[in-house]
Amino acid sequence: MAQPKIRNMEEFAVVSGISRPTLSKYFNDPDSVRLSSRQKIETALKTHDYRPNVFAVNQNRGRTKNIGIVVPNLADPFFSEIGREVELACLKAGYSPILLSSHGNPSLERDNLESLRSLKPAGVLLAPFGRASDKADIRNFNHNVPLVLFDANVEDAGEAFVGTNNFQSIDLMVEYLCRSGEPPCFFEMKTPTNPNANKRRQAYLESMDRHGQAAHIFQAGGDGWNFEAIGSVEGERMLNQKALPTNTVLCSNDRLAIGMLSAAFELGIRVGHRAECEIRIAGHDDHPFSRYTCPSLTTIAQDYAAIANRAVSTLFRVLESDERLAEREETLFDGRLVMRDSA
Amino acid sequence: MAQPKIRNMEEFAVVSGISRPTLSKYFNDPDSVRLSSRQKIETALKTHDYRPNVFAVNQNRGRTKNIGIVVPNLADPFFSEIGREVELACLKAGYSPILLSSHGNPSLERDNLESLRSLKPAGVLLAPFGRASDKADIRNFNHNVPLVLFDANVEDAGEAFVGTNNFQSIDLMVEYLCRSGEPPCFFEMKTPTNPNANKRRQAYLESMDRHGQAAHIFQAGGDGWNFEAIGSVEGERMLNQKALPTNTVLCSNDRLAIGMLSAAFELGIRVGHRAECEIRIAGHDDHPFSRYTCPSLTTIAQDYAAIANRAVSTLFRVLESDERLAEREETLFDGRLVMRDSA
DNA sequence: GAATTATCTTTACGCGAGACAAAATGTTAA
DNA sequence: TTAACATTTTGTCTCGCGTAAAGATAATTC
Repeated sequence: MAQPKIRNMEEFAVVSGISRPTLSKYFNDPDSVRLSSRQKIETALKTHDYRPNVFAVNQNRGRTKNIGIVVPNLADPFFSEIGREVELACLKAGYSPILLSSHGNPSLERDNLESLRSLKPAGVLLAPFGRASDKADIRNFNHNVPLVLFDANVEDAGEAFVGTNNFQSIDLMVEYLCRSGEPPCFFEMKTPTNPNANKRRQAYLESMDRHGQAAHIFQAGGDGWNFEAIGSVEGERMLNQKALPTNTVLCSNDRLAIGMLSAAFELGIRVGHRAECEIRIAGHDDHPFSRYTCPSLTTIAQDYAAIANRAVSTLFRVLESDERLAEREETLFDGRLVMRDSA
Repeated sequence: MAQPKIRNMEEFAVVSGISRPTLSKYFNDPDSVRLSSRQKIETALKTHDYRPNVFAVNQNRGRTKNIGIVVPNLADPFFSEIGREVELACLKAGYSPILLSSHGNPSLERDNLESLRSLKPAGVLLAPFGRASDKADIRNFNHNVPLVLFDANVEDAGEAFVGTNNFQSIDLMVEYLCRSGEPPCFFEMKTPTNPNANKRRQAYLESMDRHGQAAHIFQAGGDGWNFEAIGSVEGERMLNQKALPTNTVLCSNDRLAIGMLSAAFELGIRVGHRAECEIRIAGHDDHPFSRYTCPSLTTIAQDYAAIANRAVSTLFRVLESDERLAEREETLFDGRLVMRDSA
């Protein structure tokens, strides 16, 4: 690192012996200049520590190398995990990911999109809350910025959607539960924040029907993201009142299941698939902590990595072709049954 | 919203009837212009939807309104929780938080600081990995940008540090455990990534000494952030080999404790403070899921909100005074004992 | 109502790059 | 060697806004 700090490309042009426009080309794409020039530049770079001013660069470019990533709630391990995958995939592709959490608040989602807009992102990856009211916003946003949805679908919004095939995954779980014991009841939130919850309920109903079993749905009241608390409170009530017509419960997601497991434990009810157990509890998502519940949670693993990578690669495909997709794409990955001890 | 989109301040000056320099003043500080002008501007704003170009603004200002927030791993609920608090506090103060996770990788921490540097942040809040090797980097970074550390301290780096008083919190737990049963052994990682772990071990030793009890430390091998897995594997070994000299274990953090709880469950060992239980397990941090472990985890709650708010307010104090603190500040908040069922 | 301020408008330049022209080199192939 | 092509240099314009100076208007004071 030399002493006199380089303040702009002009000065760096002097010390590197390369003209400014060529430098500009180099910083946009190192391969676009002659090898000898490139080497001269990179040599100078080693001793002079200069990098183009981000703000000046982006001022003149209509579009930046920023990729916005918006998730509804980073405090939920599902989203922090998938957010991580997405972020790393963007970095690997040479883009600058900007990860924003809406902290469980739909109005913050709008704010996030709004503030992203002023950052002129090349594209945005959005895991939406999925309320009907958002649809117009999202479509409107997509009008200016390439947008790929993941996790939760919003009809006809965004260039593409990538998520898990809830019908396959729930059917897989129902199939397994029916084969290995009594058919499952379904436990979910009464007013789910997430459209996947509705798909899963529907999938459960269809699957039970296909198996010739009677469906039983239990819904917990309560708002917000305290799924464990809700699962625990409502689970305790259900277990106490012996409301369940079968000894098996399929929870709409792992966090509800975790809450219910803790309720069962409190009540001294043994959970699991073994003979001495009184009830089986299964979840969905393969939450990072599901392996360490007591007993460990039988669940459906979503393919985080596949979803993240597909979402990112789809977005990049749109960016590189520089035009919208001819047709909106929907990609659903299969869930994988993870048999642990709870069911 | 009017039809002809406003492209820059010049055009907005025309439609609002206010000169461009005055508009510039307004957008920097709405109170700096005459009320009548302000009203004219805000009326025009309602019908014309214009906002200054972020990049152009920042190009001319040496410093931005960005606050960088760097945490070692967002997948760890502790950091996603405290990150959330910090982010919201920044928003409330009218700054733009930029939350970056180093994904458990110290070299990404350097990258994150590096990329923050080019965003000319007004200040940075950093929860460092805390390795000795980082110290120089961090100091060097702080040379240009106001920096407040939180969670993990690095000596003499940053304007200030805000965290939990591990000596108080561990002593509190040891005190409680000694009063209510057998004195605790201590369970931790052999090569902790976090300096707090070292403080906690030290605190345990001192506290046990003060209570006239013999200290027993058990260390688990293994690297990385899979604390539950490590706690589970090593916990199973300890429990199987009946290596523990007392029936009480204090884990260095909740995630280790969660792993150990699951191991105990697998082995059919009853955990808790009740008479029929064979072992007590306590943690530290009040991890969001600790309430839902089986049994629920007795632990120390760190005051997330207080730490976050103090870190943010300290940074803002530095920013507003526009000079470094006369003396480096260290603020430690007390932990709170959360008595649940596991100990 | 005149004098004094406070605020505004006009005008002009600067920031650090991207973009593009024309001219000047360098490289390659015949 | 030379024509043909590829790359670089030189020079100039642009982007959208911060900012300063000078003069013009308003608001405030007595």
